[in-house]
Amino acid sequence: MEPEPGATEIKNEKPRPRRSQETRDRIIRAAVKAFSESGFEGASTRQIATLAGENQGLITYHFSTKENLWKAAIDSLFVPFATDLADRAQVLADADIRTRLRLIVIFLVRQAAERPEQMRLMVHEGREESPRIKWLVERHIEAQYEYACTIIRDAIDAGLMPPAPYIHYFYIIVGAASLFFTARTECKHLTGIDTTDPATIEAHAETLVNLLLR
Amino acid sequence: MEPEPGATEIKNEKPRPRRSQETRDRIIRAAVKAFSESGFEGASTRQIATLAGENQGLITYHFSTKENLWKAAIDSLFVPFATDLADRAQVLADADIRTRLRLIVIFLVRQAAERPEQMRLMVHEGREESPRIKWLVERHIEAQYEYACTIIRDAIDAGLMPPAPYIHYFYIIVGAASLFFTARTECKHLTGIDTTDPATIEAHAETLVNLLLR
DNA sequence: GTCTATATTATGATAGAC
DNA sequence: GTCTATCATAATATAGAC
Repeated sequence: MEPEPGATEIKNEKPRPRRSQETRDRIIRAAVKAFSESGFEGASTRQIATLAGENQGLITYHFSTKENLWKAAIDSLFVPFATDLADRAQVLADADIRTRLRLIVIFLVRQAAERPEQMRLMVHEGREESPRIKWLVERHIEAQYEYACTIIRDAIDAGLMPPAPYIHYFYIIVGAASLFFTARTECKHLTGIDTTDPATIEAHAETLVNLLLR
Repeated sequence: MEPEPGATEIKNEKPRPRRSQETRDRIIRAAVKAFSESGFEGASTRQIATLAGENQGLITYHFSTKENLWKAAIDSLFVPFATDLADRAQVLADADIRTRLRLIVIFLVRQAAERPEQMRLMVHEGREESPRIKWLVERHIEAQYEYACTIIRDAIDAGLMPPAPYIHYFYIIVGAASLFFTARTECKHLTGIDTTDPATIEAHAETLVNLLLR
C-alpha cells in the first residue's frame, strides 16, 4: 500500500479505512500541539507519536517525512478556519459595512481564542525564508487576505476607518485580535487572567470592536 | 587591551577583557537570531557558534548552559528597549495625554520594526508553562506593562479610548504594532512589501496612530 | 497497518591541551 | 580564553517481522 503523497491535497482526499484514518487524526492533533508549541525543529516525531499514543513508525508510514506531517497539521487548522470564514462571509454578504466589520472582528477574535496555535505556527515559520512559509502563504493566507481587503476597502470607503494601505490594517487587526491569546501563558503570569475564559474572550472582542467603530 | 564598555553589556555584569567581551557579544547576537527564528529547543549551540564564527566550546565557557545563553540573549534585547522606553517616558512626562499616546505608539512601532526578534521570542516561549516564561515576565514584561497602564488609564480618562480593562488595550496595541514586522517573510510573500523599509515602518505607525486617535 | 529494531546523524555538555 | 576531542543521549528515517 502506498503511503500518502504528502499533504499536498486536502480536498480530493482518498477514502481510508476507518481505523487508519483515526490513527492519522490522532497523530495530526498531536502534531498541531507540538509544532505550535515548539516550532518545526523543536518538536520531535517521537514526542508527537507518544502524545498521540501511537508508534513512531506510524508517522513515517502515514506521512513519509516530518515536513509532510507539518503540512497536514497546518491544513487541519486552516481548512476549518477557511470554511468557517466562507460561511460567515456568505451570511454577511448583504449586511451594511458597519455590521460586517463588527461581526468579522468578533469572528476573528473568537477564532484566535479557539485556535491560538494558528498564529503561533505562523510566527514560528514567518521568521526567515523557509520552504514552508511560501507553501503556507500560497495555500492558505492569500485567500484570507483577499477577503479581508474587500472588508477593509468598504470600511474605508464608508468613512469608518482613515484611508491607508490595506496591508497595514490587515496586520493591525489580526495582531490586535490574536496576540492576547497567543501570549496566553505570559498574560497569565502578568495579570492572573485566563484568556481561555469565554467572558474574557468576549471582553477582548468588545474592546477591539469599540475601538475600531467609533 | 584596555577595558571597554561593551555595547551589549548586561545588568550586574563584571567587567571583562575586551577580546573576551567581543566574543561574548558575537555569540549573543548569533543566539538572538537563532533563538528568535527557531525557538529555544530548535536552535542548537553548534549552529549558534558557527553563526558567531566562534567555537562551540566557548559557549560553555561563557554561559555554562544553553539556558543561560538564552537569558543573556533576552537581556540583550530587553535591556536596551527598557532604557529607550525610560528615556522616552522621561521626555514625555509633562506632555498632554494625546501627544503622549501618539508618540508612545510611534515609538512602539519603530521598536517592533527594529527588534522583531522580541515578539518572536515571546511567542516562542509564551506557548506553554516553561521555566523561561516566568523569568521573562518577572524580569522584563512587568515593568513595561505597568508603564503602559499609566498611559492607557490617562487615555481612557481623557475620553480618547472607550473604557475597558487595561490588559485588552495592552495586547491590542502591542499586537497591532508588532505583527506586521514579526510576520515579515509572510508579508513579503503575500504582497511583495518589505517591512524593513523606513517609509513602510512610518506608514504603519501613522495608520495605527490615526486609527487610535480620532 | 502496526510495531520493533536499528542505522546514521546531531545534540548539550565535559575534559583537557595550549 | 580558546580550541579539539569525546561522551552520552536523542533525533529522523529505514528495514523488515507480523
